[in-house]
Amino acid sequence: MGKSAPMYLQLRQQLVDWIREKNLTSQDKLPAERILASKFTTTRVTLRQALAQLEAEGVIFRSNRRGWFVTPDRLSYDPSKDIGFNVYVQQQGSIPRTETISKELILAPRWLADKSGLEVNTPIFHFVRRRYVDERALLIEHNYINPEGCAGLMALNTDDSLWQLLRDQYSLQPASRNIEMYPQALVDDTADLLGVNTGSAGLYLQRISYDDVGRFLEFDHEYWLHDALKLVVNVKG
Amino acid sequence: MGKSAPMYLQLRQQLVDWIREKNLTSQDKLPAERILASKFTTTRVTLRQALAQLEAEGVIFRSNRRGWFVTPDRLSYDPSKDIGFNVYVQQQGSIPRTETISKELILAPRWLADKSGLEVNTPIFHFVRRRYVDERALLIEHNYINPEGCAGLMALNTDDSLWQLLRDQYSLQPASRNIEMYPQALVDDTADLLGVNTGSAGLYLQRISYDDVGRFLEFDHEYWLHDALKLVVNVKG
DNA sequence: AAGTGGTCTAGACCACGTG
DNA sequence: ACGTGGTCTAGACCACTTT
Repeated sequence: MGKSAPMYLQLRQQLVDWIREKNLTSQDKLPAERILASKFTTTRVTLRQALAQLEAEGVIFRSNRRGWFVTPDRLSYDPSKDIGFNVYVQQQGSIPRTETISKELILAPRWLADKSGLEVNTPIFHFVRRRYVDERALLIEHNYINPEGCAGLMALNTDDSLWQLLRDQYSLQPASRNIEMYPQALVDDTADLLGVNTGSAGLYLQRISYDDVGRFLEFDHEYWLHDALKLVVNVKG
Repeated sequence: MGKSAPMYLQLRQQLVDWIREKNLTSQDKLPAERILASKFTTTRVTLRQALAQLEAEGVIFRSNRRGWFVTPDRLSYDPSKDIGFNVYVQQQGSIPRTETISKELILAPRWLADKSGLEVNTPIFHFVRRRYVDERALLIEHNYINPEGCAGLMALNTDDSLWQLLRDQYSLQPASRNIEMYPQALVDDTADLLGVNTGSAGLYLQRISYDDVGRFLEFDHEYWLHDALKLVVNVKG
């Protein structure tokens, strides 16, 4: 006799079955928690434990106070390529959208100077953008771009690929990149902008790009929903 | 007047302050939940919500039914290198350990054939290993290795670097790698082996390695604790 | 044997999103 | 305005770890 699984895990399975039975797919909404709790004869607390389990597994997601939805397929993403987010998304049959939240010229603080190799207080562009796939906000991106060689960038439309602009307008192109990434909870502003609770699971991704003579081009960091992304990298070693 | 943060977030901050004040560091144990709940004048449920928040942020972790502990620093890891886990860990001032959970010769199932390019039912080595840093189990690793060119591998001690064995004993060395990774909940056996609850946040990492003539060498996947790892990759583009 | 974390109940109020 | 998700209480029992 194996001991029986806890109720919330049984409930998890019932929910999976129910979702399949009802043929719910990408971005479909689940019924209200109170409805589900009574349908499966349990408490809201226990139901929410089962929902949280499925959220951790990436089966469903929630959007602040709006309810629970079925998670779309992960987006494949190769951070070593520079073909740009919008192209990527379209290649995978979905609709991308980018909002520029803010753009400004700042003076490099110490941490950015350390990362980039620039002097402290060097002028640098800072863009904050929010990116969607099929109208679900997936990530917040911060770009810090060396203005050297692309002085007019701030005046342009930055709702598409920055790399495309840099390449086509300024002939700037990355030749090497340093990439870091790790799971990290989404908190504060970032969580708010993505419409999730503070503490939601996320993925942090950071890129530092240099041109062919080793000059610093861009520092970028991105905060993704944990269930939105699959990273693919090919390396020679 | 901003609205005040929910109690569990205030509690989160109190816990952070308390941890600092008490000078708790890597792997130190927190007091029992009931003790903490009464110390901070709240319910166990609310306290656990605050603890879960800190767990998501990677500040503390739990080990099945043993309690809550302060999370060590993340391990930096470059999957494009093949210097091996044990060397990595030592370079970062910690003590590695590897347990071989199982090793067997299997016949490649369809999914592995698809991934590797081998025929279905080709014989292939399968190793399952559990790896520790400072006696905390951080990951479960599955290696599927092409026996061609390393027939005697199963008889050797696999508690150190497999790559080192392949290189030193068989002159096999990867020339290119395809890497995939994404956040994924730890469930079932994997969660059990790592001593965490099913549904705990984790990181999935997969590598396919080929030699210099494009021959399949190894398929490997790894399930890491979400707070254990920082990935670093350098790419030319 | 005692204590702990894991699970669960049956309520409640509030703030926010939606209609 | 209403319904919803987010938060919170004050208990309880069980299974497992530790003493």
